[in-house]
Amino acid sequence: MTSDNIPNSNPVGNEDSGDESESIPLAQIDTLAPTPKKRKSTKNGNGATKRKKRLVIKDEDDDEPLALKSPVKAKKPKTKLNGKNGQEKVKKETSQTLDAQLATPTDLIKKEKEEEETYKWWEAQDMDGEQKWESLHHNGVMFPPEYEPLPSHVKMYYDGKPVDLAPAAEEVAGFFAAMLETDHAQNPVFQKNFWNDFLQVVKESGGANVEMKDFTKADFTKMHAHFEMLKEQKKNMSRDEKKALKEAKEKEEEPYKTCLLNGRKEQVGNFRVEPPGLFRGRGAHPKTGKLKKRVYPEDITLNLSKECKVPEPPAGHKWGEVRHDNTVAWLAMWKENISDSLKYVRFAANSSVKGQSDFKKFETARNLKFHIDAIRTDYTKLLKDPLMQNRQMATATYLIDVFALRAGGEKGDDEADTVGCCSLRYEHITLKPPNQVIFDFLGKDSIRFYQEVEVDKQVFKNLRIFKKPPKQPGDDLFDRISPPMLNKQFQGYMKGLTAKVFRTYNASKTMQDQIDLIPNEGTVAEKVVRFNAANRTVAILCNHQRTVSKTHGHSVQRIHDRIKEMMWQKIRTKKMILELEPGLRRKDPKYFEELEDLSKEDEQHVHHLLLERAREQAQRKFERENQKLKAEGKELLSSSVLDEKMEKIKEQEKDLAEELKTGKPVMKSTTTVEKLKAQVEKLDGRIVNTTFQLQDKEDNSEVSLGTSKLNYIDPRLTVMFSKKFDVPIEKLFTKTLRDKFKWAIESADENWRF
DNA sequence: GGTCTAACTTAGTACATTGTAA
DNA sequence: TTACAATGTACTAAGTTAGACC
Repeated sequence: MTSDNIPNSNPVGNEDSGDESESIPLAQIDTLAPTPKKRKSTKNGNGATKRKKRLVIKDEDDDEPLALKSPVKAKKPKTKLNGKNGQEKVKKETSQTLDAQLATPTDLIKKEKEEEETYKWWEAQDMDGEQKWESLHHNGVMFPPEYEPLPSHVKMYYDGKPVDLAPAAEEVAGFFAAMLETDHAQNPVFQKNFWNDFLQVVKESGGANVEMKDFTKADFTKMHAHFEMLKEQKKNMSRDEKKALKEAKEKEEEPYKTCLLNGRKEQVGNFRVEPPGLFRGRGAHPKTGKLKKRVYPEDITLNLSKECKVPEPPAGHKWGEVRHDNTVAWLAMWKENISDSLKYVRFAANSSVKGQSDFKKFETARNLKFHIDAIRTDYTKLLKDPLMQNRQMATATYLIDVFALRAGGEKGDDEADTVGCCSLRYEHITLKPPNQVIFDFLGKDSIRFYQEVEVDKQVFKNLRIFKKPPKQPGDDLFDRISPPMLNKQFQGYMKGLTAKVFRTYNASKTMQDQIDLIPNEGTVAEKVVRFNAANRTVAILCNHQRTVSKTHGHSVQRIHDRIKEMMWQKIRTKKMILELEPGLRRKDPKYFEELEDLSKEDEQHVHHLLLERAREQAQRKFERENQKLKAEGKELLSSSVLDEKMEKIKEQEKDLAEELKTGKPVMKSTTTVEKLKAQVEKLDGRIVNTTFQLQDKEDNSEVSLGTSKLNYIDPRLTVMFSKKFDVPIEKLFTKTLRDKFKWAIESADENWRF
């Protein structure tokens, strides 16, 4: 028995029991550090275990129909006979007969499609637990095309010499060549892993004419150039060619796109088998760059109804296995070679199966609101528990609840070193008395989590205990607990409660609170901006980041320039007003206050931009017109036409220079003060809008709103917002999201609350 | 209790499509 | 109409969780 299992046998009698030195016997503190949790390293053991007793029936050894265990009946879509639904049905039928008289066959097919899609599982109320489907028919998976060798003149070079490779090796070289300009290809780990695997394939495929050892002597530029050329060619294809290509693609994927789930047509998500390539691990992944091998039908396990005809595997091949397991929600599966994990082909996000589990997820999170107060009270109490393990549990729960940390399971040495709550180490937090904590660690996807926060006093004390010597950098902060233990405790609080539910709950709760703060006024655009701001609060809570786009700086600069230009125009217009009516300045000094706001440099900068743009435009227009003339076989414009234009711009330049000197704008004689004032007003509006847009862009540059919208914010909140604030749902959900969240769109009203 | 791993959700990025300013 | 930026979608890596088994 370790000492931390002994209840506080030596209480210093302090009621407060707050301070670490008081509440925990020394002996207990001393034993904190040992029992380092073993780092899991992926083993390739043969302990093939079955997860649960399932209705797994393999083709070969089972002649008993599945029906004996679970009767398979093609379930009819349930439609309520009364009320809204019944009416709807009648209406549809009449409209269909009408349509049928007029419609073309394709229209009919479309109509049929719509009919198929109208199954409303959320009104059927039969969301069973264990069983995922009653019948499942599909056509298998789509394989990537076979490798086609490059033209003989396109080669990689080694030490200056062209290398002849077997197709299998050439393919791998090509993977790297295609990525030559990416960050991956500059990463030494990626290079090393690629090179090792590549040499292996070279060896296995019969070697090459040149002996290769040193990566730095390998030259993939010719191959790279070839791929770039192909890309360019594709881009330059005519409209018709592109269309034909697209049609061919659609025809090819048609059979795999959908399946029959309980007799209804539903979409399949990732029906394409992942093509071979180089593994693009995120962050400092030790295996990044390794060869992801081609997947063959023999590697694939299909899952479908017993009575479904097994799809034909590609010629000359066989399926690895065929299963009929209706307790799982996948259609096909294979094992990938990088880390021996499984990959699944699943239903699409808009399918009933996915919809139901999404619905369940949000209902569980929603249910947490009835328990959260008790839970918080409980873990606050446990923060002072004499048992070290309980203190760790309580402290971890606090971090998960308050800072939306993930559970943080153990990771192996062959994965990137990232952490979550339970796997936080000594070096990931810095403590600054009295109660400040600085978190700095890499979380999921190696995204940095950096936050300086104030925490509960007792949490601070506990964290200090968890860092006490002999603990040192590299040691686990929470060395007595693990995600399964946390989850077990959570189940005691509430059925279905796990660490991740806190994230969903807090995200949706935050969204609800934020929406409550939005005033129901203004234009649709303004309301959308407010909605996005609320969305952003959630994204920040969940630490959803994105890399700043390469063009971000550039586009920000452009917006700045645009604002400056509008400012200049506005000031210039006001100056014109004064030219017409100098007396106005005394009448309304405030209106003319900003006349001096723009510095000479700024003004000059704007002039420069203006003239540059004019020149570019003239040049482009000239070129375009000549191109057109050339295509029509007519005589080209002489360069004097362009010169003339440039001359005019030069004159304009002179005018502007003069204007800069005198401060007096050149103006049309026909204008009036009223017209000018209207212009100023218009410009003001545009300036405000653009400034707003700029702010939004800056705020969003590193925050990704999509992930929280897709996974964390209860879609019924968005629907509620849409209805209550009269903002079309199309402004808040893209087409895909509207499909995925159809259940929410049709079930929530303007009064719905999380 | 710990380990293994199947099966699922969550995540950022690469690429395709659409929108918009010129 | 074009070129480029913004937006949307597909892809697949990387998490969490739970059951089996020791």
